[in-house]
Amino acid sequence: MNTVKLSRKQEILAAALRCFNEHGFAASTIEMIREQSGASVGSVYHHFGNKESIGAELYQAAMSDYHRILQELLEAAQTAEEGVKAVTRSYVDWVAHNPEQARFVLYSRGQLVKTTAADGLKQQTQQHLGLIREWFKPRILAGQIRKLPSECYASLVLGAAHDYARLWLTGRVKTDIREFREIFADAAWRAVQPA
Amino acid sequence: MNTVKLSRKQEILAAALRCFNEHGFAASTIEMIREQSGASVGSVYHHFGNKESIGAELYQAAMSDYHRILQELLEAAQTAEEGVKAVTRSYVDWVAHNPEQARFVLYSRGQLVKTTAADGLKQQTQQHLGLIREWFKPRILAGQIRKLPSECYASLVLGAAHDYARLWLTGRVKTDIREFREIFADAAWRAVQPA
Amino acid sequence: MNTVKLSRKQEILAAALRCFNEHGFAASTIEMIREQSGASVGSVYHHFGNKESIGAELYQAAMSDYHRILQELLEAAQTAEEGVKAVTRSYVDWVAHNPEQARFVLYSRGQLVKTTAADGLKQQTQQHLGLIREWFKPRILAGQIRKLPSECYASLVLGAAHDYARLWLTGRVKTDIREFREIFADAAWRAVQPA
Amino acid sequence: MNTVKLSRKQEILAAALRCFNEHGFAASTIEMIREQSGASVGSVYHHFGNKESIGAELYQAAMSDYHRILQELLEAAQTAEEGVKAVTRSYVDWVAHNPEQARFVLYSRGQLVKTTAADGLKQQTQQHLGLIREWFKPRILAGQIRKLPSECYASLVLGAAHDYARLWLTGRVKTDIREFREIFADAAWRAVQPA
DNA sequence: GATGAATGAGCATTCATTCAT
DNA sequence: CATGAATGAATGCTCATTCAT
Repeated sequence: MNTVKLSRKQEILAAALRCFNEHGFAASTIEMIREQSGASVGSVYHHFGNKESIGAELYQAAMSDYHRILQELLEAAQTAEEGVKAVTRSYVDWVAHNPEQARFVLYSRGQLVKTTAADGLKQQTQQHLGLIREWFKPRILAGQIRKLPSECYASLVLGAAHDYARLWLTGRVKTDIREFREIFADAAWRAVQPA
Repeated sequence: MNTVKLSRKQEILAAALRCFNEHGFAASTIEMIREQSGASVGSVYHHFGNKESIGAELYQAAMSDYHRILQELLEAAQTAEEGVKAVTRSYVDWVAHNPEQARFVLYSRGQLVKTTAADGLKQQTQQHLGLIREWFKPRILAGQIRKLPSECYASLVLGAAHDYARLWLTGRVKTDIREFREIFADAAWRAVQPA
Repeated sequence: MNTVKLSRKQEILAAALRCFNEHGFAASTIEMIREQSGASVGSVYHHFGNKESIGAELYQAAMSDYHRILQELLEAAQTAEEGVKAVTRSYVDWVAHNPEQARFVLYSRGQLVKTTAADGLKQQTQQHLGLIREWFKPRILAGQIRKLPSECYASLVLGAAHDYARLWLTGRVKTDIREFREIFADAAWRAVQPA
Repeated sequence: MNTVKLSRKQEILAAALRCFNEHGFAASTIEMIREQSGASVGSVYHHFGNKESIGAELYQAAMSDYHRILQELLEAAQTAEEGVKAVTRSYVDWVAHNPEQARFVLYSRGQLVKTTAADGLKQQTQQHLGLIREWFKPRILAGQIRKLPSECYASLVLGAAHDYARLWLTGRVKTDIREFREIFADAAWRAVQPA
């Protein structure tokens, strides 16, 4: 494994992720992070300035990973069906490969939002959503995907995987999400295929 | 409208719901609830004993409402398709009619769990899930519903509505969830119908 | 003496005054005030909300006392000379009778200024200064007091007493300021008398 | 003007003076000084050892300047009147030519005192006061200056200028202190002249 | 039932200072 | 001489909870 010496900053980020996932962002204290990371309080603040920024940096890194995976799969897709399934599969893959990051994103988003740091995140997200829309728009117009109100596509395609990820990441269901990869991809396509 | 005088206890519950939805459970203070409700700190504690219990009572009431709606619709259903759609429709209906309660349930569950009060909730939920399983089990065995691993049914049927509810209740999408009632019900049935 | 039971709030104010005078406003910690007053941290915040407000309340009370003394002496004055001397004497009297308050006002003003609470103080002060100007304006116009740029009157009349008060209240001189009451009053009059 | 390259140490001193005057000594952080000066934290400590020493060095330099000006004017004085006025005038001159230093001395003295570094300052000040006493003692004995308790001379002579300097340096009055140079000098003489 | 003063553990954050490079 | 990461004690403040009236 990769047990090479991490930089202090990386150690703090790793410790914070563990804490945030175990207790939630708000309930995690700097003292916890300090203890987990082996750093000092001062060092934490030297690198991040405040607790919020630690969360923001974790969030941004996680979303970048996710966006990268999605983009790769989506670019490889040829047909509308492949595209829709790529969206679902990439989400499942990301969750399965980065369960800690995914849990953090799913369960701490709400506590992060009302912040200055949120601006950067929003921009990143918007740009990402833009790319996805661009991919699907022509297919929808061409009738390869059912014409529906735009606001409901995301929930139809990702809702099931999203929902299961929440259950799985909190231990309320046991079966590895990967086992349902094709089931969710299938359901996504059924939900939006024409006729 | 119903502007009748509420009991002190009801006033506190109403105020707490407002606070929890605006700031989250953890970030809501007894002082906020006191101010919103017009009660005194002592009064809040007289009626509820601690903050946790306020959340628990709100949660239980919300879930009871939801369970009642679901049960009614489900009991009226005759075919497997009607049953599946009833699950989705009842969720949409509940969210649409009780947006505040729904938001609280969706966004404060995580902060409530690790508590003594959670036991009662769990029991209630288990009992409820039991009823649903009972309704569907024979239909699945009869092949009227696709045979799938049991843990993924919930996400397939409710995932989309669940996902959209989260978006809608936090203002990230604008279209009233009721407009998608049939779309989500349809998608649910497509996801689990045989063949 | 007056060892009657003071209200908690009064005890905290008294303790804070002692602390602020011994260590300065900024260097005084809530912990010090808590220890001196016998109250708890929570109690301090229950009554004042923040450290700043404790200072503001002390400041305002002190200035009110001073303004009252000055107004009394000034109202009793008949001639311009008596008026000028009344200003100086009332300052000396106030310092001598309320050395702790005076020290606080002299040495903590600077650390209090940049605050919201400062607004109330400013208003009070402006109103007070207005009254003094009203008393002197006609005398100056009548030639009973030397005509000088308006901004330098205060320093000419009160400068010496003000300066000595600083020295005395910090122990840099020993002689009781009362012994110089007439000397300073005389000097004040000499500084602004006509011809 | 003098925009020659300053030594690192001088840059730090200049930055510190700016910081101390803007926020006060206690509220100024090494980080602020570092940022203003362009130096590193380590560099600041290399040159000064601790924050206190920066203040001490600024204080000493400022007082040296003042003492020099006073001594020059006082040595040139022939009569008692000239001597008294020289004291006032030199103070006004110093404040007017070195407003930043003056402000620092007036407003940070209190926060510097309780230190080891204070010893050197005290000695310097005592020596300076000795010289002044020597100049005036014979004139007082000779009746050229009013016989008064020794502790009140300083306040009578410098009080007005001192007081106005405080107001002017904090912007509470606008008129340049130089415009009142003779008014304050006059008042000083009136306060202590015989008869 | 109602009130609000009192409590004190706990938290995010600051900052002077040290020290390895 | 310069750098900036690291340290940790200290601080102002919050908040759930208790309890006397």
